[in-house]
Amino acid sequence: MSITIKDVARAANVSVATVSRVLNKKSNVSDDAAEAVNRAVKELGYSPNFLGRDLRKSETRRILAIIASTEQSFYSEVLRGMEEAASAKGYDVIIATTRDDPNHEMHLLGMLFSRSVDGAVLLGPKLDAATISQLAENHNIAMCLERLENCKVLTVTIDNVKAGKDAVNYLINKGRRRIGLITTKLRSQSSIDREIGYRQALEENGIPYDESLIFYGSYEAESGTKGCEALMNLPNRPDAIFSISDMIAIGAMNYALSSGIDIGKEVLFFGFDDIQYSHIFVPHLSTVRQPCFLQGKMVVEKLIENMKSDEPDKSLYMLPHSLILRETTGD
Amino acid sequence: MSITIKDVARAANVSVATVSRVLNKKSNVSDDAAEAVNRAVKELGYSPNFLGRDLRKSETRRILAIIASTEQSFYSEVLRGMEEAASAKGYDVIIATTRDDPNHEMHLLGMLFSRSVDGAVLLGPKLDAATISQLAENHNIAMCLERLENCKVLTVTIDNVKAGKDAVNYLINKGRRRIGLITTKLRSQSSIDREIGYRQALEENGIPYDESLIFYGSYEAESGTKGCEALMNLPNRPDAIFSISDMIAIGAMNYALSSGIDIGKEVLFFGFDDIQYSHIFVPHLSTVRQPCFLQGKMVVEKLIENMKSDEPDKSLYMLPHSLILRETTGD
DNA sequence: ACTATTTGTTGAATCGTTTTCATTCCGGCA
DNA sequence: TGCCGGAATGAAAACGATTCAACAAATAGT
Repeated sequence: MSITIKDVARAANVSVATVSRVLNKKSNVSDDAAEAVNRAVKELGYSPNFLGRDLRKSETRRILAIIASTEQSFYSEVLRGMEEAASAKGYDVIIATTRDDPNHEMHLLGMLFSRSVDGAVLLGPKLDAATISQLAENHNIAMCLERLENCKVLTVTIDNVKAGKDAVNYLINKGRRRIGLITTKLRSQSSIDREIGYRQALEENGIPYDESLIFYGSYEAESGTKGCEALMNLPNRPDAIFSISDMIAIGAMNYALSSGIDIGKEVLFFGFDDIQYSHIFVPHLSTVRQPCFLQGKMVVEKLIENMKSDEPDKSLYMLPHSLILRETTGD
Repeated sequence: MSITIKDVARAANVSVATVSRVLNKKSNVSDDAAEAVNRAVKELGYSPNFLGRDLRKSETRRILAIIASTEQSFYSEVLRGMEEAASAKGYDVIIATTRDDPNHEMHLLGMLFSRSVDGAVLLGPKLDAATISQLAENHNIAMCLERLENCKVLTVTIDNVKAGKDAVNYLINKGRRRIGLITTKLRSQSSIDREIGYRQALEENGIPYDESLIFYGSYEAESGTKGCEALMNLPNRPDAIFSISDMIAIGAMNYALSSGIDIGKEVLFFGFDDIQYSHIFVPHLSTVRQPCFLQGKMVVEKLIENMKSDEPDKSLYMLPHSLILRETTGD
């Protein structure tokens, strides 16, 4: 059917071994033979079948990134970081989406079990800590952006507790005392951590925790709008709102704008993620920026190291975040 | 090293052939044997090595989607459609990004040449028509969302000329005569087609074509802002603006908002793509919606058909688009 | 001139599957 | 009893590469 290394060998009048050596730029091959092989390769339009190669070498030089969907443009930078690191070591990154379905996530991990990829990085997994820990015992798995409590697996993320605390502290330092929080009902660990940070900031500043100031919604912008409406109609309404994502914050500001609230003075807004729209949407949103590119780069570097080592590193790495201050906090 | 089919065979006291038959649910295997194999598989935690299987079967049941980056959340729906269709036929979709680099795009296509995937779909290719046509002669390639002039390859997209024309006609029917166009300097075919549609609409309505009403920028929102500024400072400024993407339109509206223009009355705005933000950003943007999911679904269905057929379908399919009318056109 | 070493090459083994082909076993039928 | 057919099984041949082990030829060293 298609051209194999045998055809090339025949055409170049050498053995398949020689062809292989030429193709892999190994030593011990005469110039004559090399040239003949190269000519044959070109003439026949040969391109090696990686299934054969990968089987023999037991490696594919491919890393699978598993994400929920490509909707969150947020992942984009992380993936770029992953590709950069992978590329530098001669690996390719391929992406697959879970559609928020743990079963499908497991199906995708099948590519790892079946040796179709050498390693996998989970960005916001749907599977639980126990399952992942167990899989990580025999396979090259890492997590990025999210950590999981009690999960023994290589993880690269940020300190979401501290990030939440930093954001809220900033609002407090701006003289705000009633700070609303818009978060999600179904929560990833990062959302939980950000909420913990929110509480810590209040506590450390002697501000009483008021349950009514917390709105639990979904990840959609619309949910932010609803949350803002609820909070703003409180008898004692907040003078600042911290949202656990920019998307939610933008939704929230939508309500504020439409009801004539003076954003940045009357009520301050703080988001999380620094997505592209956070500085397109007017007024520009103050937010927490994660080192996305760096997290992606680091997780792949560590993962590749793990693949060669026989006692893999399963630590939790937390990279530094930063506050981006814009109009919604009056900056 | 790891557990192979041989180990399972040994443990179950049968031959590898029988194990294979059980695993693939083939007939002609006794209940006893089947049970023994299944137990052994479970006990050993065996999972088949697909490199061996794929090599033997010469198929991977994997389709590669090649996109520029995951930044355009716009692709998300298309990919979902692709996955739906693939899944239905027992295929997986994996994604890889070109980083806007034609060389890297070619590198990714290497996965196709080296049989690491069974087919590839290009969403907005960086390679030229001639190259792609040639590759499509020997490989299972398809294009989606974008077409390429004189490119003999299976393509699923929309009629961007008509879509552009429809949008501009709508503005004309609203009584507008000076219609600005914000497009990109480096253009994909879809941008070109939308501009052609713009011109056709003017022509058919006897409106003279005015070069100064066209702004050539980039795909960023900022470029839309600049474009709008330029057009609005024209001596004879436009009363409507058609942008070739929502992103650009949102950038454009940013300028309009900040300079106190009454959007939807004084100046109408029309975008393209119907991205999520087009109805989050206020005022809500009128735009052209593509059948993203459907395009993805169709292209994979046709591609899989092509993979089995020996005279592949290389037609151009154009799916119907629709106009979404919101506040920016006064609806 | 003879042995060591290097260099270039090759045939064959290997990777882990699927699948073909042959074989065995067993029951049914004449 | 003898023959046939179908079901269950296993041995071995693929699939297409890499690489080990072996060897011939050439070069170098004494």
